[in-house]
Amino acid sequence: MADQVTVTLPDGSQKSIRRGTTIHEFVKSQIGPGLAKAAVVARLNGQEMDLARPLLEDGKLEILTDRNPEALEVIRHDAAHIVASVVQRLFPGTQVTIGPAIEDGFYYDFAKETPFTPEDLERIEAEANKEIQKDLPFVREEVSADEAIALFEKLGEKYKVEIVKDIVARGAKTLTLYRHGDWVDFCLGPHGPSTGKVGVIKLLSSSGAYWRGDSRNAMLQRIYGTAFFDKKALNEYLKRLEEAKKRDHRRLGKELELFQFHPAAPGAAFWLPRGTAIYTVLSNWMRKLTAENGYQEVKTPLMFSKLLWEQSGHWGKYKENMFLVWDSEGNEHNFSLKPMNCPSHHLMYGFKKRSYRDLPLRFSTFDPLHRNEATGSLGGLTRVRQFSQDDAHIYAMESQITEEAKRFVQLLDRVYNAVGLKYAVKFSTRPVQRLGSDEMWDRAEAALKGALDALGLQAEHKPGEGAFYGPKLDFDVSDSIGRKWQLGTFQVDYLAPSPDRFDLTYVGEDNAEHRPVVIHRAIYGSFERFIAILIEHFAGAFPVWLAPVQATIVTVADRHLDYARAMRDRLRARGFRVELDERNMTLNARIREAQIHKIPFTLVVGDREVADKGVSPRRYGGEDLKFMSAEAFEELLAKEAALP
RNA sequence: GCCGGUGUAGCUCAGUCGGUAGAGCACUCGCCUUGUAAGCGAAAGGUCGCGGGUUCGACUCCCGCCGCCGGCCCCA
Repeated sequence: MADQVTVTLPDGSQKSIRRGTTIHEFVKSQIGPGLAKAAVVARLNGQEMDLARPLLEDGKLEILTDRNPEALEVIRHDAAHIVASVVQRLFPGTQVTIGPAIEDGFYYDFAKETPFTPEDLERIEAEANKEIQKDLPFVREEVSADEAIALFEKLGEKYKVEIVKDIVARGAKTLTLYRHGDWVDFCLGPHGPSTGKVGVIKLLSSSGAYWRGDSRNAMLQRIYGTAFFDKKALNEYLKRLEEAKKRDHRRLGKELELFQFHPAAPGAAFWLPRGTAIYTVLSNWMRKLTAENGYQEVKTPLMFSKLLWEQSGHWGKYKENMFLVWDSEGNEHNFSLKPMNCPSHHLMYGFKKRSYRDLPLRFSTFDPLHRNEATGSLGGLTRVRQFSQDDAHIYAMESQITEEAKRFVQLLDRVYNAVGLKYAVKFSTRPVQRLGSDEMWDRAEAALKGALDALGLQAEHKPGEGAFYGPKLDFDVSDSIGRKWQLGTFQVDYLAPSPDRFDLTYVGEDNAEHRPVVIHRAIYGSFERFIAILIEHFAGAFPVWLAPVQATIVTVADRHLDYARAMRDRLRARGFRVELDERNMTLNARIREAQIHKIPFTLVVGDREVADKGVSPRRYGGEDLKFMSAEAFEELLAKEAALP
């Protein structure tokens, strides 16, 4: 019948109802009032929409409740609207811009002369939660572009007018407004049925944010917040944040005495003995892995003449980020510290005539780099001014890209798996502004895609995000509070070998000169960022092979010290990182100390151990391994200290 | 670089109304000689981030700078 629509529910059952019935009515009458009450938003034929929308055609219907993560996103967007309405009431003259739901919450950007103070946030939060109590319905309204523009012009909302005009220019036909109470916003939706569905709103912070993310634009005032269906879930979230703070690498770096910063060198770490131990283990491990994979380690100068940067193109594009060298009289020299290794590797490639038999040629290096990052962006080890990449450049024939990409990803996967890091792959392809022919981009992208497919690896496609000189793969890992950091990268570069740049060639089988492609790649990304992630990942309790101190010896009484010293020296001679706590404290206090420093093994030695030539090891966390001979412990340690 | 917050002993933090600062832990010393997460006691430790200003007097109020933290931009 023409005036009936057939709705298919997730369990496969079908129900017919009069065309034009709202989803909410349908659920209430055909499924049950319980679900109707719990419903937040619907998904009809895969598209989320308000419960108040009418059913106009046959379709598959899902009802999302507070059990669905998608519904949580919807109420966070509701919360953004509520906060915006409260802000405009409390701060007349403030204009609204955008306010999306984001991972773990939402934000809203306002055009306001003065920033929000912490006290402002408290007031806004209190008022926003009152709006929830009022249980105001969210009402959707379709309007024409002219109506929308007229409305927001009347309200003095210049940013909204701009947004509407933009969306119209992009071809949108129906525009939607959402109202709750007497407040209105231009918004695609969907929203929950009413403000009451938002259980609780918590505002977390405020900050400046550029309009449309462009530093040439006006600075807006952003409020970050989150919302949950109930207070319990909010408290759990806040608790999780607290826990995450305990894993923060800056905090653990200090507590475990791994590294430190000093105002004398902002953005450049002092690696303390224990942090250096980790750094060294990681570099030795990577040396081993790269050597096995046909890389050759090289070292190149730290400082180069401007001539090199002009040739590489950095002088034009990257000068702002480079540290230039001056003398004591204040004269600028034509030198700068290197921010990247590639140009010097390219020079090295060009030192002699290369044959196709030499390719792929892989130069790896751990040289320190310096980049003059904006002061406001520095932070911990994840964003620094001096760092070392586990960098390498592969000079290859174009036909070798897929194979090199495969080998690289396999190696990266092995490294990340060994430390238990989960990673997400991004595949960035040709940007609007790019170099080279479309055919070249077709080949390069197909080569990377081929490698991903061959490995069965899922990657998020990022069209337009490739470098202007070639496509790339990026490998992201999250830190303890969920911020994503790029670590590994694999970038194809067609520009560097060109005659305009380094004019790199090889002699082919045909005895003619050809151009190689260059691949820039890193697995750790930088030691600094990788170690930061590892600290948070392990919460400072490193596996034995990575632990800065693998075992610490504590004696029961002073009379056992000679035995303990001999034990320490023997273990050290075998290459283990072992310490002896000779301090005048009780046994318990020294064990506690070892636990706080998260040392994998604490070796207790007393009369019994001296008499029977052994140790009583305790693992970090408290497991007592009981007495074992010195040889048995050395064997255990050797096994767990082996590189993965 | 931009917006906001913040800076007190090695660390974590108190410090009222403007009257030149205090705790716990750590460090040092002494006693204790310990069997699996803090033994007891004593002493010592500060240009209150730096530089100006206001004031009889500034950790405290004002201005500038620097560092750090949360964001924006950018990025390994």
